[in-house]
Formats: sequence, C-alpha cells, structure tokens
Amino acid sequence: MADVAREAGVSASTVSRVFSLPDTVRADTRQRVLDVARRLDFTPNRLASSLARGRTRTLGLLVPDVANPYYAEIVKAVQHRARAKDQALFLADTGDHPADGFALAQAMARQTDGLLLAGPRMDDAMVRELTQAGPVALIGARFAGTDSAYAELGIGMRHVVRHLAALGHRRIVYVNGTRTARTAGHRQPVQEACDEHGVELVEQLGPFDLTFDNGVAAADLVPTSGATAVIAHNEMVAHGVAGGLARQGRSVPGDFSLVTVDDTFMARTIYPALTALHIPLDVMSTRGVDLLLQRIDDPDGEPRHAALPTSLVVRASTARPGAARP
Amino acid sequence: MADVAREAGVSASTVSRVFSLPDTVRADTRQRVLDVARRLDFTPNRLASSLARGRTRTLGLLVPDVANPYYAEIVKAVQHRARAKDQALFLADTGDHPADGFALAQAMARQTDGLLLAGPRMDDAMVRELTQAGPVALIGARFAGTDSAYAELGIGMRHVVRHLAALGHRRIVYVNGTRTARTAGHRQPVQEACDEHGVELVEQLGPFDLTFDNGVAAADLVPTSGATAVIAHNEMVAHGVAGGLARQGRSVPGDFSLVTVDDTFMARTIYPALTALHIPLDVMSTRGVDLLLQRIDDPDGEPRHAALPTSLVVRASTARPGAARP
DNA sequence: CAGTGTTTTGCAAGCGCATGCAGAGTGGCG
DNA sequence: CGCCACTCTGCATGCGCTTGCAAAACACTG
Repeated sequence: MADVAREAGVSASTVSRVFSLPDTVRADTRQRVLDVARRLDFTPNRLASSLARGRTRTLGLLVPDVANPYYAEIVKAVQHRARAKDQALFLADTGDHPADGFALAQAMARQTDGLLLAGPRMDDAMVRELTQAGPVALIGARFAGTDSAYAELGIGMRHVVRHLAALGHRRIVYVNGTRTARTAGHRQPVQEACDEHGVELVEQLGPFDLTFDNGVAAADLVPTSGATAVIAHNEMVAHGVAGGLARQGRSVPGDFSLVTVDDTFMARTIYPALTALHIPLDVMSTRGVDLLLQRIDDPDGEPRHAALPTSLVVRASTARPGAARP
Repeated sequence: MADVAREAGVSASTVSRVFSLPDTVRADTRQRVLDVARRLDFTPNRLASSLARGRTRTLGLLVPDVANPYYAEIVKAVQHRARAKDQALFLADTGDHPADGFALAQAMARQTDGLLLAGPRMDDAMVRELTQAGPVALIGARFAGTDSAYAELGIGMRHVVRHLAALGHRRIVYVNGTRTARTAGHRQPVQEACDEHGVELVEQLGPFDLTFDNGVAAADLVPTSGATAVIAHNEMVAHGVAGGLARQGRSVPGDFSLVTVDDTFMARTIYPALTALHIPLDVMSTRGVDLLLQRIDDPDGEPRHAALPTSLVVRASTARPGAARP
C-alpha cells in the first residue's frame, strides 16, 4: 500500500480510502490511485483490514451433514448469497453430536461476524448462549429469541394430506423420527388435516433417525397397516420407503402412494419421481443470510422471523389407491 | 492479552508465547498464565495472529457444485481433515464457468494459506498460474505440475469391464460426456479392456454434461444398441439411465445391467442398488489436504501425486444378460 | 564464588490497514 | 480580493498478536 501511495504521489491514507470509502476522495485522485494499484497488482489485505475495522466480512455456516442433499443445497445457496454480499464463508460440518456443534460454533464465532446455523442439533440453551455471544441466524428452524428463516411446514402438511385425501386415500402412514418438541409441531397439523378429511392416520414415529435404512425398515410395516399412502418426513427416509417397497415387489404408486417432505434434486432422480412438499431451500437460505447481515448491522433489534411458504409438487408417486400400475 | 499479562504478572510477550510456543515458557509461569486466561475468558485473536505471522491457518476449497453428492462428500471429508489439522475452511462453489472459478480462486488465495481445487473446471493454464501464485492441491484430478490426489480410474475401468464380461455381456454401452483431453484418459482403458475380453464397445460420448436428464436421454438409445449392459461415467448420469430404462418398462438388471462410476450414498438409495466403481472420496480428500499442508510447509518441493486405488462394489444392478427379473 | 552456558522473559518494532482530527485546497460570494 | 464553508488529504495512532534481540535469571562447573 505504501508503494502504491508513493507511486501515485499520495499518502497511504488516501490509498486506503480509495478502497474502503471511495467517494471521500476526489475522482481524479481516485483514478490515479486505482491505475497505479492495478499496475502494481495491489489489492488491500483483507486480514489487516479486518483487524483494523473489527469486521471480518466473513460468515460462518454450521450444518449437521454436508453430504445430505438437504444441507448441501442450503450450503450452496448460502454460499452464493454470501458471495453476492461480498462475504466469505467458513463452513463446518458438525455431525450429530450437539456438544461438538456447540464448541465448534463458539470457536467459529470469534473468527466471523456472525453465525448461520442450519437445522441445529443443539438444544435451546446452547442456541440462546450463542445468540447472546454474537449475531446468529437459524436456517430451517425457529427459535423465538433468534433470527430464523424456516418453512411453514404446518400449512404444507395440510396440503399433502388434502392431496392424498382428494385422490381417495382413507388411511395414511406417516413416517417421522423421534418424538421431540421440535418434530411435534409438524405432527399436529397432519393429525388435524386427517381428522378434517376423514382420513385415518397411522403414525410411525420411531425412536430412529430419518435415514434411508430406517425408511426401508418402515416400508416393511406399510403393507400390514392397511394404509394406501405413505408420507415420509424427509427425503432420505422417503427413498428408503420407496426402495423397501420395490424390494417387496410393490409398486409406487400402483400399490401405495408416497409423498416426501423435502424436495431436493433427489426427488427426481428416482423412478417414479416423488410427489413432494417443496421446501424453498434457496430462498430460506438467502433469507437466513440476509437476516444475519441485518443483525450484524443492528445487533439490538427485535428478533425477526421469516416463515416461508412450502408448495406441493405433484409428480408420479401419488395416484388413486388401486390405480393400475403405470 | 494485556489484561492477562498484567493479572499474571508477566509481559504480553510471555502470554503470547504461552499460546503459540508453549514450551519456551517455564511450566509454572505457563500454568499461571493459563489460569488467568481461563478466568478472564481470554483466547488469542486468530485474526491478529494471522496478520502478525503471515499464516492464516485457513484453507480454501473450491468445488463446481456442492449440491452434487460427489462434491458434497469431498467437502465433508476435507472439512473434517482440515479441522483435525486445526485449519479453518473457506468454501466456494464455483459453478461451471471456468473464468468465475479462476477469479474466485485468486480472491480466495489471498485469504488463505492454500487452495484445494476439487474437479476444477479451469484449464491447465489457470491451474498453473494459481500454482505459481501459492500453494495449491488438486482433488480428483491430476496435473503434472501441481500436487494432486486422484483415483486410478484406468485400472478401475478394466475391472468394471472384466466384471461385465465375466457375467457374459458381449456388447456394452459406455456413457461419457464431452470428449476432452481430461476424459479421454478414461476411455482408452475401457476400450482396451473390451478388446481384451472380446467385448464390443458402443461409445455414447455426447457433447453433453453428465446430468440426470442426459442419462434419461441416453437410456432411450440403449435398447436399440444391441448392448446388454451400460457403464455410466458418473452417478448422476447413471441414475438418469436407470430412471430412463424404468420409464421404458425395462428392468435392471433383468434387461440391462448397469454400472456406475462414483459411489456415493446415492448408489444405494436406488432400487436396485447400483454396482459401482468405488472412488475413495474420503481418503482422496484427506490426502489432498495433507498434500496441501505439506506444500505450505515446503513451498519448493517436487510436486507430489497420490494415485488412489478404486474398487468394484458389486451390488444388485448387474447380472447375467437375460437373467430372470429379480 | 567467579565464570560460562542455558533457559526465561521483556522490550520494541513490526504485520497492513482504518480513521479521528487538523491542516491544506477549492469554490462561492460580497 | 478577502473571507467563509466545504471538500480533500495527510499525520499519527491503534487493531491484537508475534518475534528478533538482549537482558535477566538460573544451573553448573572448577
């Protein structure tokens, strides 16, 4: 920077201002500095700038599992939004262990301007503590005291049930994971919608994670349930159910209709393509980044929440019960 | 840091050394400092440290598409290895455009100690330029002048062909993307292996990307090709072929056997599970990180290359031609 | 106990940039 | 032409930590 200053016949301060506060320096001076800078291939050292300003222009993103397409798409969207806002992105894959995630988050908090937590596995107290320590925004989850961008699953689940009921299904299996406070909020609307449409609900709430293998296992219980349709609460488990049914020689949607919640590219890489409750991961992620950025600029505003609408995307995995095989 | 120093009755230098060069300070002094530090909840500011040292302890990872499970798994593995080595990780999703990737890489290079390029879309000149500018390691690609960790696809492809030949297939379709220098290296061994086993090879080298949709399109041409087996050069296109065949009412492996190159979790979320040439993404990624770290420590060594063995994982999508439907 | 060789510790000078404050320029007006 | 109100620019200091160099402390000799 000193070199540029000398070469351009100005002081280092001016050079600095050319890059950080361009309009405080006269146009011709600015141009001269920029020319010299280009010639000398100079760009301000972001590190030094961060140190001096106390702003890193870096965001941290924590996800439980990058390899899961749901989170991978969030990562992708967050990355793009961050870049558009001229922020760098630190990524951490926390795994399922809450304590690890918390420790990681704390470490990361001190190297970034703010943290994005996607589907955090932490408990409320941890999230609260992080929120008090610095800017935090949640993606795909809602906490009262923390900025969050999440999908309106309740309404969406109603649409799913209505769709199945309209096709004539009268008994539905709902595959969801461990019964916790966080998932409970999604079960209720399913139940209500079923009641409303005169549909019987067979809940299959395992003490298990929503993995492919557990989906296969769940599929084994479907034929004896008397149901004609299955709602899977995430895509992994949905593929498991699909695979399990196929293994049994059952047809989707011939023998059973199948709907998944989550709608990444995987819903279309399977045959038949899955009818899905689409969660707008990209706008959710984008909003999350924006909320965080706002929070960074204004640390003491009221927490803001962005509830995003879901949409039902009807594909080939749902049909009238007993319909001919496709 | 000054506070800690005062409180512990030592100078700031000593506190600094406690954290960066622990064994240059006497045990009891060190302990006293650590105690005070804990009490005051002090941790060295990594930014300031980076600035002073000229080392960021941060690596940059560039991938063309995080949402693609192949890259997602690389990201995950790299992340874990980096963490184990106490390095933070910057992530950038470059998309398919080479120029963007290059610009991004350059920007990132100046905020990190080194760059990891996974399946770079850049041309050789760009990679060379980056390599000259700073530490770089490639993951899943090989460049002579740059450290690289990649899979021995040539040998693997031979195993694939041998497997199919052993099952009795005499005519095979090979679906690969645009004919470029980089993919050419993989086609030759397939051809050779086919010649060796008396198998006819029908190449289907499109001017297309290896996407799901192109796989579906490719599947349309399979039945008329007279072949009984298909090798897909990546997982996306393999799923497309599988979906396309299913849509035509063909059975895998009843009517056609199918082998995919790449073996992420997706190879098992489809029914039937795909026989795959397994690429050890995690060790490949780990080696990539290690190579980069070595390069950072020793900027002027000879470039090193880690060629990793692939393995054929036989699952349900391959069988003798004309075998009964499963 | 002086003398010598080793640790330990402190001092001071950076690392590269940002920014409050004050002085230098610039333009406008009477 | 003098004066005022702005706009630009430079000086000096600070961000929080690292590290070469030298002084201080300590451990061993003979």
